[in-house]
Amino acid sequence: MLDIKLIRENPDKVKAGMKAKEVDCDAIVDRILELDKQRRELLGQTEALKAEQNKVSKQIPALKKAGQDTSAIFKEMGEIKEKIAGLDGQLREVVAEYQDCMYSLPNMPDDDLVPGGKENNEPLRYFGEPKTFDFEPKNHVDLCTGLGLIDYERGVKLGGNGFWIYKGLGAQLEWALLNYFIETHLADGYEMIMPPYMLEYQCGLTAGQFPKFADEVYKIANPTDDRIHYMLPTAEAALASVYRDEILTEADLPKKFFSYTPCFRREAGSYRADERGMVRGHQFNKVEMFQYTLPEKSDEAFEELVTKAENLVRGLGFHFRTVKLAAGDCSASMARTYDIEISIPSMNGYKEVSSVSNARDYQARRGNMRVRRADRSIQFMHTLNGSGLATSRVLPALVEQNQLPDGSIVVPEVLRKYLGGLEIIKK
RNA sequence: GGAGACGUAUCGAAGUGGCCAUAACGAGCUUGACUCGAAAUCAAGUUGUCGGGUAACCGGCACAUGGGUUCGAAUCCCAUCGUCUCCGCCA
Repeated sequence: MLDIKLIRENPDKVKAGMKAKEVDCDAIVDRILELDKQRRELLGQTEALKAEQNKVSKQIPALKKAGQDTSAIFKEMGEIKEKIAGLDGQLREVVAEYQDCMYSLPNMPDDDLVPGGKENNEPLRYFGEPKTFDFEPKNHVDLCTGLGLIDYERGVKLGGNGFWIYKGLGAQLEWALLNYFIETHLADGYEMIMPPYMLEYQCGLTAGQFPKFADEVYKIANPTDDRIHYMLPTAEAALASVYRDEILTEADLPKKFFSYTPCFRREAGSYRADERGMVRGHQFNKVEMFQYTLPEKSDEAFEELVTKAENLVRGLGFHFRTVKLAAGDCSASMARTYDIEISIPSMNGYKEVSSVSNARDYQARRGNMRVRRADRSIQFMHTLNGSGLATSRVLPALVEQNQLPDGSIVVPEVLRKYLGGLEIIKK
């Protein structure tokens, strides 16, 4: 959520920011200004009436005690009450629409971002060397199936299209990756969080996924009551609500969290041919990093998270790059995002394995998460998140980049200790 | 699933229709006094939010949440959420 003061005082700047993100919000911004004006007018009127009501009703006990006739006052109070009820009703409607508009307005992009979409993304740096093969490399689906690491067909039998089974060494390799990520974050002083996997609506609203992406997540309804939960699409949805409606003290920050969770996404629509296998499933494993910081510290935290994600990928020995996203490719809630993209040979290009973002105070406003500063003033915190990492792109890259001519796979050095020292996965 | 109790500031807690909401009382925290220093003691300060105002300040709202009754609700009624206790059931 944006600061209403910014919208009020600088609507053109907000409109321009949204245009840089390639969303046209002119109508919403204008509507917000209108509703804000109505809201304040109605507030002024009701509050004046309420002040009158309070004043008069305070006099009633004294009048009664003195034995005076209060029926005229009662009549007058009745009229005030009706007026207040009418205005309150109007106010409620205005506020409801105002809030809907405020929640649906995306975050402002940072000033230094290039406007426009994906095509304007800017690779910042490359790591390692592109992998070349002196044989015809196989794709990860054939490699994993050939080695019995993943069972796509039986996965579909269990969960339908978009699910698979990690089997044997495949499951162990997946778990080894997660262990490697977790150990690294622990060593870096991040606190491990295991959140619920089913969340209430407010979590999605705070993180900024709702209302826009409410259709992209799984909705769990109960047979006997009407409470609804949502399967988390990313641990961010949980981590961003940990301090919802709380005021922390300056000394509490930063909070550095990470979580391993499965992530559940409907991914409605058909797969593209180049997204076979485990690149876009309904359930995937991800370790998510999250930070709550003081406003002036979030840039620093952002760099830390990017570096952490890069180090994880580097530790696996991959060729990859870090890309600064153009304004329009950043998600709605985020002021800036860097993607870490790994090369997956069969897909002729780079695929995102981590996305690190700074939401600044956008999520904090939605979730009312604040910090009391040393001078006792109160501010919204900043929130940041980043994958560290999602395995669904790492494992395909791993098997493809590390394949040998006979279809075996070299296990990256850092993972061997989790696999009993295994160096090569062979048939 | 059944029965009961409870939800007030940082914490404990008082308040059962107007005299109780910057909230009694107790504790904590901050500052000051005393002290060589600490403890103890004493004094002062310690909720958030919205609207108006350059400001000092003025006004509204908030006693879990949402409704209702009433001129007036922390207090009475209803619903929801949460916590606790006992019983039942159960991976």
